[in-house]
Amino acid sequence: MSLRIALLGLLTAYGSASGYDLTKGFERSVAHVWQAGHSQIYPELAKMTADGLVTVEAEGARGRKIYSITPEGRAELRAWLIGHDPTGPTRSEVALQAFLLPLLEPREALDVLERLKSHMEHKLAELEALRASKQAASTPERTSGVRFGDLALDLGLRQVRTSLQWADDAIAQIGRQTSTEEGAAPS
Amino acid sequence: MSLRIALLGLLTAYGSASGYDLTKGFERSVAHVWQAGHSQIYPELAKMTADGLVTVEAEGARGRKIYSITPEGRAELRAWLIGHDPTGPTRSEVALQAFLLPLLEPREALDVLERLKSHMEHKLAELEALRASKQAASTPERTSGVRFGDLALDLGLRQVRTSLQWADDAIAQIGRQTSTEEGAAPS
DNA sequence: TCGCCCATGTAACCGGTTACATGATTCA
DNA sequence: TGAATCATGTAACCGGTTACATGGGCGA
Repeated sequence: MSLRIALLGLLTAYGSASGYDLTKGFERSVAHVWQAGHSQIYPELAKMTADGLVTVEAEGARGRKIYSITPEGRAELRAWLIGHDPTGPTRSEVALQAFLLPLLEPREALDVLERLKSHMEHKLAELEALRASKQAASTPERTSGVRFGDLALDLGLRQVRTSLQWADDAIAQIGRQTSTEEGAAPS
Repeated sequence: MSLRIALLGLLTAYGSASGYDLTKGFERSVAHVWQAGHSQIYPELAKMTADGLVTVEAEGARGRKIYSITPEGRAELRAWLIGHDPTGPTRSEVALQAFLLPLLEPREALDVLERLKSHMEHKLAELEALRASKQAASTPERTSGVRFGDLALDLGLRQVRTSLQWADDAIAQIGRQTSTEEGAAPS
């Protein structure tokens, strides 16, 4: 269901677009929030056409089909935003590693945490770059006076920073305990 | 793959357990990090037995099979924790709603944010209750001097608090803009 | 003309969810 | 004896990923 919504959202933002455009759009803008490859998008667009949520507005060169959203599609999108409770189950590999971490020796656990941390630093850099590039290009505002995608980007940035803080604290906590218990000086 | 790991982790913590126990264990302890129903767990245990990661230690009343982890299983778990990069794609319905929110009228957007907020408050309460109950029952410590699952719980709590903060700020931001633009007094 | 990008699709597979199905044990 | 819980399994389905397959247009 959410794939539909994401497609309807992008189509609203773009006005009209081909499956190819939407695939690229996924990579660029929605990527850190939702992912989908072309092999998922093309069949979904076909189904959505059958359901009357989008229409093939025109057919361009080399089989290119240009889709646009219909009033029914707009209604569906609006209904989902207003009415859908996001109950999506949280399945996180990072959290699972965190969960199981105490099964390891402290030294090993510290290594894992360091790796997680650098992973998060990488992601933070990515999101910050994205924000910078969005600020440069002045995307048109939407009704709420906030740019499309900005709220999600802000949320993502905060969450990554929180995770980083958590990793630092966990490292400190375990590091402190090992040096206390063993009476050994940290390297 | 991660289902295997979670099962191996629980088996390590429990010593030995039946599929039924593990199903309940999922509901109780790993739930906010990873979910799995019995219909997924039973076949997976069968496969893991075939792969030599667990063994049926004994068969109890009414067909109850008691599994325990093998040295190979322990090795697999350790290898995953130490070596696996958690690249699991972030697919979040909350983030998707956040992303698309600027497509709505400010008033409607505010409603959605309020609903998201109360959702998060609910989850926060849940996690805090879980932490309280864990503190009461003194679960045995593991090698790192941190209790099994505690790091993940801490991470979860921080993330929910961050999300809540985000929702509050987003509400303030949009609310401010609407009242400024319209010159109307907030209800 | 050769290679790259545009552009669309299909098929096999995998992990996960929901629903179907069955039977033993325990307790009121 | 009837209801609840213990206990295990299978099957249909759905969303998503990877890989396969094809062909048009454009620029060097």
